[in-house]
Amino acid sequence: MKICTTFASVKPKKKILLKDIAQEVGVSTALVSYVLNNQKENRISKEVADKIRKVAKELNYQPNQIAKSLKMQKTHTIGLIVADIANPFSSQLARIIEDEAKKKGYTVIFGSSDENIEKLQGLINVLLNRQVDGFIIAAVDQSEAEIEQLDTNGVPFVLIDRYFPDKHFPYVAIDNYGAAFTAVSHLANRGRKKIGLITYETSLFHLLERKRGYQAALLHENLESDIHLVHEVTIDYTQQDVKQGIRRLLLAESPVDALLFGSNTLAMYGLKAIRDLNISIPEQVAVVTFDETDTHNLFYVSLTYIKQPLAEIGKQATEALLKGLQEQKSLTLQVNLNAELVVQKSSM
Amino acid sequence: MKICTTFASVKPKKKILLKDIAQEVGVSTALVSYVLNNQKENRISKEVADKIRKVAKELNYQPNQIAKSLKMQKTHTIGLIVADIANPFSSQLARIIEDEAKKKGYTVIFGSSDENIEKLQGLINVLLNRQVDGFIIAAVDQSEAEIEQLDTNGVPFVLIDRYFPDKHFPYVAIDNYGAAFTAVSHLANRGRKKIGLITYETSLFHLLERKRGYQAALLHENLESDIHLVHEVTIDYTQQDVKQGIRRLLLAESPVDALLFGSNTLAMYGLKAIRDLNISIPEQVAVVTFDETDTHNLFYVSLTYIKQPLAEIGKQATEALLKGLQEQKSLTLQVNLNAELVVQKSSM
DNA sequence: AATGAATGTTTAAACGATTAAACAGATGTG
DNA sequence: CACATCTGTTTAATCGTTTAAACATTCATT
Repeated sequence: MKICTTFASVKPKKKILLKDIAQEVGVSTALVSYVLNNQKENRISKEVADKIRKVAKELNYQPNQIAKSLKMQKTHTIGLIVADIANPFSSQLARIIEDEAKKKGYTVIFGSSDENIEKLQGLINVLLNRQVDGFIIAAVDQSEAEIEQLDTNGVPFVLIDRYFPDKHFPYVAIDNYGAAFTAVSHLANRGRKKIGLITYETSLFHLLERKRGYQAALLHENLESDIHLVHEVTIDYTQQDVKQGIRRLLLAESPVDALLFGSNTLAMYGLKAIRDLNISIPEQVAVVTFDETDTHNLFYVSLTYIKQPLAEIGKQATEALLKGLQEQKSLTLQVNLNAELVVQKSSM
Repeated sequence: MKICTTFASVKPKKKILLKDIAQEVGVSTALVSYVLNNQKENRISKEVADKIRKVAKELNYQPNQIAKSLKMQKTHTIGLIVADIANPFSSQLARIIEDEAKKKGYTVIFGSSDENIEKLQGLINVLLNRQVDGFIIAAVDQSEAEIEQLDTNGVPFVLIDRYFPDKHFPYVAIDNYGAAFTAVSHLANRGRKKIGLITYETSLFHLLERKRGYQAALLHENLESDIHLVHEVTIDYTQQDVKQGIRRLLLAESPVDALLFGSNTLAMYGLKAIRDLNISIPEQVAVVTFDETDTHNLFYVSLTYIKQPLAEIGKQATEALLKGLQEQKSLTLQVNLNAELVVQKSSM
């Protein structure tokens, strides 16, 4: 391990301002501003305009966006709040949103809430003080009031992934009920009789919908539907709670023969636990999970998963938000996209 | 799929300004500013100060950071440029940097370069115009001149992961030579005789170092070291190039019996290709890769990998940058941390 | 020639904070 | 009592832009 640290003095290069161009050309800063923003085109002499543009280019003028933001009351920045940027689900969305925003001249400030309401509040505050023009938010449990406040304060935002059914808040998400229903039906069609669910203990609507879809499918397939087939874990002790759930459901006297996981994280911990118990997938237990990873098909048994249309979610959310910003209208778009079940070996 | 879109008018709530507090209390904005920033404490009457603080709290005053930034010439924002935020390597670093920055009151704007020099330039420009106080950058191939320019312009930055050996640019990275050497030695110790390397065709120093370490270890172990054992892939056609490399190295008349992958992406594509060829790991070919994933040990064969100390990298880079910003000194810290070889089944 | 319109440019006030400098009144000092 | 010092507060400039309004010419029209 090599470490080397020294200090040196800085040589801050002078930034070119509007004033500098004005001076160089011999006009007022106003004129320079008009020209560079292509305003009052019919009033400004071509010669002067050309000269200004030429000098601006020569000096490599780059407008100070902070000053511009202050004056214009627009920062062309959006705040992205996800659960955890380190989770592939979030980071993939982040990438799509980044690209979509960039296309329209926006930049993205991000923050991770860790599913924690206080952190969410903190992040919203910080970003509001930085005058972001709007938000894209993956809401956390119990955050309805917080989001409501954004709404009543006229702050533009679009929710992703999670949403509130009784509210008019704009969101882009999937049809969680349908996705879970499909997944469970698939397991039933493969002859599975006793299907368990591992999900979070939460009041987040999208997860409740997944549970509802799971239960509806069991009913529809005339399969056992019992509260004990559902294992709910806490966010703070996810790994150990999942492990415990796996033991409870798979080491019972009549164990489940299939499992649906409510998220990629749950599945990851679940698979580890299952392997540690030397229980074979799919022979002893079939597995389906929500969310995709690049590497799902590299797993010791390739994993059947519910593929969310992340690109579509990110794009629609960003487009809607930016459109809302430009049109100065608060937008109420509520989209539930279809998710696709990708069948691999774990549920054969 | 449900879609529902309507529009409504916005009701922008009045933002509380310094002026409002001043008016309410009946003093000048200057005084309010002094009080809220805890300046001139010995000059300001306790009563007035208390009143100001009380009113500020009541009105829930939140200073406009844009205005503050303009005046102070500091945005308390850092620009993070990674190769691709959707890659777990980048997003894990991003998360660490986010947390570290937040601790010190900084926020992070991020961008993905896609290993592309033009995109890098574009991002740097955008972020500079937004007046970020400094950068944390994973440099791309051929970007030395670009970084050099940052340096000569006195823009504070710290490089991560990738760096330039002949320059004094501050960086935090790992000892790539040593890590590769260790990995290859490990393979040799397991009795592997013909060890291939799959890496990028690049002039990025950290990857050259990995190659150098690989070759040095072969020499040290008295193993065959041949240019044909190294397969270099292009960034634009990574997947197909890897596939081709796997075929070349494993379907040869005397195939390699071990492979080192230069990154997580390479390993991912490589493993897929290997499995498609029905070649067994580790029986026919042992595998080691750079970079970690949450799920490496869930792979169809758990993967031996070189674990980079991401937390340490992110922390040191952020701390150094922020320290540099505060001390107004351009900092020259060059750190190469040790990486750890995590041995799993793929190289047994 | 007088008036109005068109053309080209500048002035100056914002945006919302910070802060050096000025100011006014109280208090202390020789 | 004159002067300096201390205390508490305000004034006004500033950060780097934008932009309405004012200004000055020139040109066209009657």
